[in-house]
Amino acid sequence: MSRQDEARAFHYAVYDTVQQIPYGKVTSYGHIAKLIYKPKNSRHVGQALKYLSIEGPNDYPYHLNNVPWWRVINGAGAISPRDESSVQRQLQLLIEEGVVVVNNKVKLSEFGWFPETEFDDYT
DNA sequence: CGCCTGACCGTCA
DNA sequence: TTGACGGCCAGGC
Repeated sequence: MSRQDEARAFHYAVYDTVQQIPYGKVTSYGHIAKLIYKPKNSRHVGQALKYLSIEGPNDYPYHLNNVPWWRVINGAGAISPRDESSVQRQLQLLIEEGVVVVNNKVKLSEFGWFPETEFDDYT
């Protein structure tokens, strides 16, 4: 498996998990990382999402329109800073879904999606 | 092949 | 309750 393939597999796993976040809910990069059994790769979840805005390979089945990237924020409940326009777009999309954002922060106890990850017996 | 960066996180003062 | 600091490791050069 080439490095490219592994990268693609990782990205796909991220996108697939992000697609499972319910409408009107949000979760963190770290949680996504855990769900794909790579708890140390939280930063790469962000990289994967960033990749959505780039034009991928022809067979790339994921893109900005079929992956709810805006439902992923950081562990502090805030929209991770990057270029201004993207942050604004994300903020707007969240508000449209009814997610309350105060001081650029979401109350995770209310809108957070942290499903019980029953992989206790996973070793 | 090696070095730098980063849409992060947990820990600790 | 915050802010600084390491640690992490795939991606891009």
